Amino acid sequence: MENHATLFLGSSMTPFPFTLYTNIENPSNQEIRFPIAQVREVPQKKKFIQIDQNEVKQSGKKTGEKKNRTPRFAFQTRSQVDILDDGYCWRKYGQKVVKNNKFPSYYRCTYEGCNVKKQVQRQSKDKGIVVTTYEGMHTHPVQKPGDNFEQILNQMQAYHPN
DNA sequence: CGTTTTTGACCTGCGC
DNA sequence: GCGCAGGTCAAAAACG
Repeated sequence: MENHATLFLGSSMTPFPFTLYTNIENPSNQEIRFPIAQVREVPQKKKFIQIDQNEVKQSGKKTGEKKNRTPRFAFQTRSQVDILDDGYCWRKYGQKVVKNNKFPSYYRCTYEGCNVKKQVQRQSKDKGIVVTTYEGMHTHPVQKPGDNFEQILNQMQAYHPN
């Protein structure tokens, strides 16, 4: 597992092997707004997908400007549980039914001041594929031991300070 | 009793 | 300008 963080960090600097889009099942409809910048496959069975929203539309009209710049990290896990337990406590705050996709669940970190959001999407095409999208970064220690996932998140912060 | 999960409604943004 | 979709927030209910 430690290799995951190392691989991810190392691969982040190197040119990505290939490019993919999150909405694989949507060829000619509502396309995703943020393309995946880098995709890295781990020898294990997990895929680390880094998303960079450099394709944001120029709206220039919004109450807040957070949506314009929020680090996102998508995890595509195969043959795993829907909810990836990274050691943090997540509270579900919403679930919306989407036509193209299935039922995206929205989670938020329960830690005060830590407004990290997590979005879990289930691929209807591949039931074993779960796409977890992290938004924001944790600024507090994990609440559950026995997981070095913190390391990965930490690396992410280091890579994406803002 | 407290916390978390669930469902619904409302609001914002984008597209047509 | 209107409509559609997505996202977020809020309130209530269920479970621990």
